[in-house]
Amino acid sequence: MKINSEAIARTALRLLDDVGLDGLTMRLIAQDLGVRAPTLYWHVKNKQELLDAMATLVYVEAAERLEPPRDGSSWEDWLADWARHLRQAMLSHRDGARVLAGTYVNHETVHRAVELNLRTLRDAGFTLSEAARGFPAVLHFTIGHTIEEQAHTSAAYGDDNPYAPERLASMIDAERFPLTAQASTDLLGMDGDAGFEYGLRIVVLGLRAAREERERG
Amino acid sequence: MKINSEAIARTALRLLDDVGLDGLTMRLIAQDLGVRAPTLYWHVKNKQELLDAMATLVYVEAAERLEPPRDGSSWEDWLADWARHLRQAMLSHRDGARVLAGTYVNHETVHRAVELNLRTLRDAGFTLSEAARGFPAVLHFTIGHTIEEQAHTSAAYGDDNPYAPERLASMIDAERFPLTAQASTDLLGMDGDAGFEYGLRIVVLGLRAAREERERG
DNA sequence: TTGACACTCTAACACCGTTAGGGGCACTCT
DNA sequence: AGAGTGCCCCTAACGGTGTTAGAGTGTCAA
Repeated sequence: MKINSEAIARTALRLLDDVGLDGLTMRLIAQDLGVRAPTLYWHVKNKQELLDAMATLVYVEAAERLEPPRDGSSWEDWLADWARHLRQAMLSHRDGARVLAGTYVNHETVHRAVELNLRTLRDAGFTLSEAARGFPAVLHFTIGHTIEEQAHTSAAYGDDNPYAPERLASMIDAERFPLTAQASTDLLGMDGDAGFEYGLRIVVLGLRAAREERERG
Repeated sequence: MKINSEAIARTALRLLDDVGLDGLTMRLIAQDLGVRAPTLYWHVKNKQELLDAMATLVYVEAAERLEPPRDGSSWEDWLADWARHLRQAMLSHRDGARVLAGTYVNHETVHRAVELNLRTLRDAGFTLSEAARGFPAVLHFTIGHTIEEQAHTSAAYGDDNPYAPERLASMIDAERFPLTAQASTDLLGMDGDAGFEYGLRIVVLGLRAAREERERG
């Protein structure tokens, strides 16, 4: 396989699943490509740029199949699906959320996704300004949730993951924090699909409520 | 000053503002404490544990002054204020969001904050389960937003911050992405207070809408 | 044939987190 | 008084990191 910056990023992304972000070294990536580490610097400025390229790949993976909502599907479903795709793209790589969070992604697919978000919301009755200021809330929630989710299930902790349910449950003092103890099942279930779906619904409902509030004046 | 794990974390947090997360080394922290790097390992198991301690300090900074809502103040305002405090605590340290995101925080103040969130929402008419599954959405949005915000204004980029407004504005093709171009002002203003407040309002409105939907059956 | 360019190499630098093991200092116990 | 026992800090060093300098190799064009 020809070596170029995208091939490097793709290899790095594959290795990421095995070794995690902290174990991902230039030497390892080079070895997997059948090459020595300094060679990578001919194709890539530095490691940060490589991480940006990896983030771009993940982002594109989520956004490339994005299409305008089909007739009959609501903007709520469309927006929620887009958030689900993004979360899935992050979850499908170890430490995917950490890679994506706060890295610079500049790719046509992203611009297309933004444009599509704006158009879909505007066509659904939102002001363009409402759309532009509103849809990032969905993304920010999705990123925040997935970062936390992936951190809790991280394999970085050895045998003693401090987020293990029984460990957390035994830690809270039911005398002083009765509601926390009582709701522990719900709180612990926050990671995973159910927790994400609940939060996603809240944000989408919030978008609708913000619009309705404006419409009422 | 006596050296213990908290003093180390406090020093590290102060140095963080000068050198950033990537520049924060054990040797530097030790030097600032008038000590050599291996000494730190007497007080702290490893660097990750130190980062966790720093995250705890930031989190506590936001949560320690948390009090039950005063009579006459709504749960909306109370919850929004709590999110604002958390964001401020992260913003008050360089890379603060990255430090906090996905690190293990186990401190009494945190438990108290959770309990207070649950109680406030339940007293306002939410089911305990609704409260437990709903308030994390606010936190996740806050973390996601602040990570992105802090990444965009990062000093890690030298003279050429790719997020510089004029740079971003000149990059989008107004022919193919007309709405994006038209809304560029709103999109660029997403970082900063205004963007955060708008998203925060959406999430809070969403919580209310979710409750009302349940009440209606 | 010569030159230029694209690409990879070896060697090395400065620095990182972390461990091993030794020493001094302040106590307590005999 | 002397011996022992932690506590706390040290020096030295290990194996690793990202990254640079500079020399080579092959390919293709003039």
